[in-house]
Parts: sequence; structure tokens; C-alpha cells
Amino acid sequence: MERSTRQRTAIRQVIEAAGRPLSTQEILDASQVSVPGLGIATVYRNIKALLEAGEIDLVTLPGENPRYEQAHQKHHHHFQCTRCQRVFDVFSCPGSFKGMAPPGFEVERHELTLYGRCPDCA
Amino acid sequence: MERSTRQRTAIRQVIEAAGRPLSTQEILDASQVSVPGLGIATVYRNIKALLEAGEIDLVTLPGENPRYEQAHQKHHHHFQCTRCQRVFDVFSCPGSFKGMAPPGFEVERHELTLYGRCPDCA
DNA sequence: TTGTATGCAAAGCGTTTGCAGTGAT
DNA sequence: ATCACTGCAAACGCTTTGCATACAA
Repeated sequence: MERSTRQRTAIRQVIEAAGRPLSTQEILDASQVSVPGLGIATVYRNIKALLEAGEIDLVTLPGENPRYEQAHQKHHHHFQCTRCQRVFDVFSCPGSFKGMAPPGFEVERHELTLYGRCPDCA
Repeated sequence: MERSTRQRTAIRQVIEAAGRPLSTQEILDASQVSVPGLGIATVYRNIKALLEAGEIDLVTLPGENPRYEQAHQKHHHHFQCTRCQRVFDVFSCPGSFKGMAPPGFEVERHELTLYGRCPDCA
């Protein structure tokens, strides 16, 4: 990631402006507004570069294709709307869940996904 | 799902005997022990039939290919070993997580995945 | 000028489907 | 004898990669 191109700038700004995890298709569609002709391969290559640079985070929800969001520092979870399918950040967490697993299992970390209606769809 | 074939019987028994969610490849490998020549398409078709019949449940963990397990009645979660990658059932749950989402969001259900070392790998 | 970054098309990988042949009833 | 089921291969959707060209430095 050594050069600053129109494509990379557009992709970075789209993810930054979203405020929620976006799919590759959402990133492509939004980026093509400012860069018509942008190819999906370029989106994938830049996503990989931005991930490696630590600028964005991978968000993998159960049964969903990967999404990407601006890198957060703090631990958080996600909420998916069952109507519009969009994903939102949730910055609260019930705890570590150590002791929830049966004896002999050592819990190191956890992933929590909430499902329901977002404010727009409620 | 009207006929009882060697293939279907083998697949059903493999899932039943596992006691944990299996991937399609694990199901194929284990089923081929008793039914050599079994094709992957048959595994997929039977998985779909068993799902529709309610005999097995779909388990989708973040970033993982689908797994399948014998249908449980009770609410539960999953634990994935970070070393052997296997997935185990966890029959405890901290609660409903309602109120964890920001105002305006209505939580209907949740998915929780724990990660760490299983007894074999600890 | 140099070589990274891009666009296109082909290739990969897991999953689904079409089709002719197999086998449970 | 039927026709649901199977195996094989082609098709699919998403992601990655090869290659020639474009453009940032």
C-alpha cells in the first residue's frame, strides 16, 4: 500500500463514512459513485491491504459473507436487523463468559451477535 | 425423503454418533467408511432433507463453513477449539441480552460463540 | 522512467443442480 | 416396474489470481 490512488481513497472513505460494517458489494456500489468503472477485484485487493495495515477490521457474522468496518480499538459486538439485514455496532458487553463452558474447557474469548429490529425497521 | 438407502442411513448415523457439529467434509469422510464411493452431492442433498425433516440443525459459526448436528430441543451455544478447530455444544446461557443494544434497537434473539482450548488440546 | 495498482478474465472453493443410470419399494 | 435416490460433471456465487495496461511517484 504505497501509492495513493483514486480507487483506494474512495474505498477508504466509504468504509469510514459508513459507521457500520459493510459488505464488499456495498463497498463496491458506494465507491463506484465517485470512481465509475471500479472493479470488484480492486475492492478485494484494497480490503486485504487495509486489513493488513490495521485500518479496518473483519466482521464475520454467522452464515453471512464477510463485512468490513473502520478499525475500533475497543471490544464490541454486533447487531443484525432481521428485516433490512444491516449490521450495527454494539459497544456493551455482558462479561467474559469464563465458567460458562463445561469443566475442562478454557474460554479465551467470545463472539456475540444480537438479532432484532433496528430503529429504522422497528 | 421417502426411501431408506445405505447412503442416507450412513449419513444419519454419522451425525448422530458425533455428538458435536460436523462439517460436510467430516460427514463425507466418516460416511465413506461404511459407504465407499459416496458422493459429496449426496451428502448435501441428504443434509438438506434432514434439515427440512427437523432431524438435524444448521450450525453457522462466524467465518466458518456450515456444520450440522443432531437436532436439539433446548437453546444452546457453541465452543470452538482454537487449536483443533472442532466445535462443541455448550448448554448454558447467560440470559436474553435484551437491553444490551442501544435505545431504539429491539433484541429478539442472540448467538454466542466461545473460543479457547478443548479438554483434548488444553 | 519505474513498478505499484488497476481492470478484465480465468481459476478456486464450497455448494447446488441437470441428467442418465441405480436400486428401494 | 416405478420413480426416488445416486454419482458425475457442469453451473453458481463469492473470492483470488494472472496478465497486460495505466498511472502515481
